[in-house]
Amino acid sequence: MITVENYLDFKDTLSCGQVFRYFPKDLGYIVISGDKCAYVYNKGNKAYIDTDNEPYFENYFDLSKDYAKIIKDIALTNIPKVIAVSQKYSGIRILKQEKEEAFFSFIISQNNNIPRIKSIIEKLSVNYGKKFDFRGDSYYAFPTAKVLSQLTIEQLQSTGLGYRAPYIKESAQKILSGEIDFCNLDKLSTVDLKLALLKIKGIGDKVANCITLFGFNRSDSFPVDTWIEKIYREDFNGTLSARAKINQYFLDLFKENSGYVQQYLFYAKREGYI
DNA sequence: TCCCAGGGTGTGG
DNA sequence: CCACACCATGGG
Repeated sequence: MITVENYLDFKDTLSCGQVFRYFPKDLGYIVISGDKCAYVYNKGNKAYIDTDNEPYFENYFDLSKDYAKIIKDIALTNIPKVIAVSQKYSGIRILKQEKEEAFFSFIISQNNNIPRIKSIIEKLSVNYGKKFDFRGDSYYAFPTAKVLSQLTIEQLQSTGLGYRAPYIKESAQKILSGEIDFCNLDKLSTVDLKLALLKIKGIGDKVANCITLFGFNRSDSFPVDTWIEKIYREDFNGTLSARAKINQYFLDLFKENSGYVQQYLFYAKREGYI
């Protein structure tokens, strides 16, 4: 059992839109990452992680990072709303997800809503992922690129993927051929990594930023979706319309802390706090 | 029936 | 460079 004293609220961390493979259970949540599983819950002022893979989930929940420093650095921006959301949602951590799983998950996310994204990923996993057991129950890993590359468009669409099905199949084939290699991509700077991702069909600026942030743990990323556009207009008095420019505006403002600020703002807007 | 959802592609100006 | 139609799918 891992115990965490501070800066880890599972409800906020899991439901803030960065991850899709989790389910409420008893007091907390079941979290699946790759073929590994954890039961997590908050009690009192602490967070508990029950798993057979403690080193893996210590990394997954980014436990070695100093979130007090991040929030202190964010306060230096002197932007009241940004300071407020960083303190209100200080229990959010940016998870270090499996690269391939984050890659596919955020291709699926385009022009889609979170419940549907969860539903599609769940159907893909149950239908085509490896089954494994944890604490007496069965779960399914996110399907491998090899399996995804061999499915027909009709099989993929049966999970609700719609027009995104070819994006999944074609990118899975490129992973299998080695044309897309996550280890090599991880050696690139964030700017070059985004450029490399943008060459892949189905990945635009927003999805690329999600993959660099949630899959490659690059906090100098700031995904701009419909909610961030709304925040930009309503809370920053923004006038630009091109998403690429809005992205650059926030990156210039928050630099290495962009990804954290983005999650605080995004969740705060969805929760109606701002 | 239309609008929206953690958008992207392709085409035309 | 920008604008815009279109792309599946399901919920409101």
